[in-house]
Amino acid sequence: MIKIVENKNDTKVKSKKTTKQKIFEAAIDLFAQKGFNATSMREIAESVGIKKASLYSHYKSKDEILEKILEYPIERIGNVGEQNIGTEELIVSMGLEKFMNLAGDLVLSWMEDPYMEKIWRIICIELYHNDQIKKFYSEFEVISCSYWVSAFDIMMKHKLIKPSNPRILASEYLSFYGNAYMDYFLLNYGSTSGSFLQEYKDRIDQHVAFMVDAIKP
Amino acid sequence: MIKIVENKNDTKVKSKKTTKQKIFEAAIDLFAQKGFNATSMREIAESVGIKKASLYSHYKSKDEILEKILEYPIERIGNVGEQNIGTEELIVSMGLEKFMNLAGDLVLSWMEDPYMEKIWRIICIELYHNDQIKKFYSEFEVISCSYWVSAFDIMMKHKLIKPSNPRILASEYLSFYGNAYMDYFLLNYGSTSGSFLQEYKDRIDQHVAFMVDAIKP
DNA sequence: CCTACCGATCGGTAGG
DNA sequence: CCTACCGATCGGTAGG
Repeated sequence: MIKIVENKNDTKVKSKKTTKQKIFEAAIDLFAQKGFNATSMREIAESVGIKKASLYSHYKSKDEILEKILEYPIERIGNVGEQNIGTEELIVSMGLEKFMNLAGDLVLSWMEDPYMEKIWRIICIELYHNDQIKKFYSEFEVISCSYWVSAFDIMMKHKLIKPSNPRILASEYLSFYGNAYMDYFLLNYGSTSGSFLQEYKDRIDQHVAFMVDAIKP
Repeated sequence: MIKIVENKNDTKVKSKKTTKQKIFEAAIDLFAQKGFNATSMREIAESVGIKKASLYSHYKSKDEILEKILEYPIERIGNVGEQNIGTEELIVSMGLEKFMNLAGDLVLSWMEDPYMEKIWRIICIELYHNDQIKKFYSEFEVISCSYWVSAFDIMMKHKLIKPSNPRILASEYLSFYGNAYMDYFLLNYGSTSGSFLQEYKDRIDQHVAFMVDAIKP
């Protein structure tokens, strides 16, 4: 079942943050601005207002900070694969167009959390070099792809779309998002005051409309 | 007019390479393997068989080496914009399907040059951080996009495709390539013995077939 | 949470 | 094309 998960531990409304939380947030900000390798432990410490050596009382290493950052989206997004249960009923009850739009909105909702946009930026930036990040992204891609292959399969079974290859449809559907992410996070990030949501809402709607038109019976 | 440019100065068949050429090639290899920042001048020198200080007799700095590497695809690909002349005649004479396939093959032909695949890898890897590379890629994207917007515009004028928004069609058409490049060069590069061509030939054909089916009248 | 330090490595230069 | 060096910076640690 697709649902938008609420952020339970809303640490940001608390006025008193622990030093560990401050380090976590400073690291997200700096990694998103400059990348993981280009950010030094000194800079993180300065941003928090302590000395570099003190960081090691809270995190074993620079890599451990990244590790903890990457755990956030895993908890936040949850296992998309598990959401398969209920998809068939959802598709049948909503119909092609409504379902496609809902799914597009789900992708966007992941970005409403201010941490998530920064973490996606970190992922895009360091995708090439950091094995932790590579593994995370690869798994995310596999899960997304298999979800959509089965979704298109269901649609085909119920004759909501033309007969075709679900794998190709999933590739066509998801390529747009992959490309849009890379475009935004690698080329445009920081150059606009807006967010991914604001910048790409129209284009996502156009993409969904194009796909619906291309695959409807 | 779209045409496949031959590699004129085929430096690789020469048995005697200058040290400058050896440095150039060693740098391409290392940057493609590890990235620009992660490759040291020491490593380049070792790979050539000289000492680090000697590199500076041939190149002013590490940045200058990258600069020269990025000049290669500019000469190799040429200005795609200039090739606009003749596109209309080509489209009308070939028809939708043939033209779309030819264009897909052109993209692939850029990869047949062994330097080009490595240079694309360098571009993908360092896109986030290096302003030289960012500028190169952004310009490439703008040129590609405007070429395809005008191509779809021409097709529409001649009623070879359904009435729709050429800009959206260009985005849908090109997203696949952008995503495929990132996928191959960031996630799969080095893990297979094959090349981009070998790995993606089938998927490109499927993409072109999907697009043709989606936009034909 | 600090001061003070470690070895390693970086791009680049002086001078021959 | 070399040896020998430069200052800067890195992640991390000892010891309090």
